[in-house]
Amino acid sequence: MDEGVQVTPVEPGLRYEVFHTDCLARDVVDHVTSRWGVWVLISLRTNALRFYELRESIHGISEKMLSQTLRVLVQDGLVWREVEPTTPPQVTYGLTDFGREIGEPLRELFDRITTRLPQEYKPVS
Amino acid sequence: MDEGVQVTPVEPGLRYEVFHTDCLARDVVDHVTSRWGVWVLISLRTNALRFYELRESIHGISEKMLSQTLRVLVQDGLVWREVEPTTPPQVTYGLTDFGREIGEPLRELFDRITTRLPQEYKPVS
DNA sequence: CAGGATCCTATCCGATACTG
DNA sequence: CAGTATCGGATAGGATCCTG
Repeated sequence: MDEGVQVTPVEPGLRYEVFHTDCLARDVVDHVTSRWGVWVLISLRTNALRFYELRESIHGISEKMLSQTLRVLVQDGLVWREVEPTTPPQVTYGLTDFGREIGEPLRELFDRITTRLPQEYKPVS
Repeated sequence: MDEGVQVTPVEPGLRYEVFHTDCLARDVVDHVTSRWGVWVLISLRTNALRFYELRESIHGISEKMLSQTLRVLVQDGLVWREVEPTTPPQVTYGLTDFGREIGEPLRELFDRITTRLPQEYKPVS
């Protein structure tokens, strides 16, 4: 069981040790599930958004973290970035195929949590 | 569109502003997608595990973070905890219904990422 | 508008030591 | 075995200022 839990076989002989620290997939998972990555991906699920639209959609995010998060997601191939070199410049972000593929279960996760929780607020501390 | 993005209506008149900082659901999402929360939930998806089994399943986790993560997940109602008051004591952790409900899309997310990525390792900087 | 650069603080988290 | 307590370094992340 030790094996079954931490190893996902990809091909016979090839093993994907996602629970290992030096695994690429683990990095991507970490990025996707990062504090702000989740919300960026969910925000972009329906349509592409401008930078400031994202900032306003995601309550509490700072410009620094937004651009930082976006940069990582673009690097991972989850989000595309398009620059319109006008003045003022317009930059639009949207989900790639990979991003949409990832966003779906994320959205599902998100939905299951919200429908499950009552709308009461309690101090979590 | 501004509205549509950040508000998920639950009932007519009732709104669930998950993108807001003071939202309970947001806290749960944060816990689920926390650095170690993901791996704990995925590890427990098939069967319950003892503390040390979890520690050995999840490569790189410290005892401190494991117990801390577990405590939060138990509080959120995603994980149950059972103590067998023997010597030495045995503590077992498993997924509640809610936890299993959440673990599914998490598992899906995880699968889609691993199957998408080639088994090459690259330095992520 | 879309960010980069800087500074500074809160927290995360690992290491170590100790307990029932 | 299954933790808690404490310490200290690393990192995340907010605030502010600046630029094309």
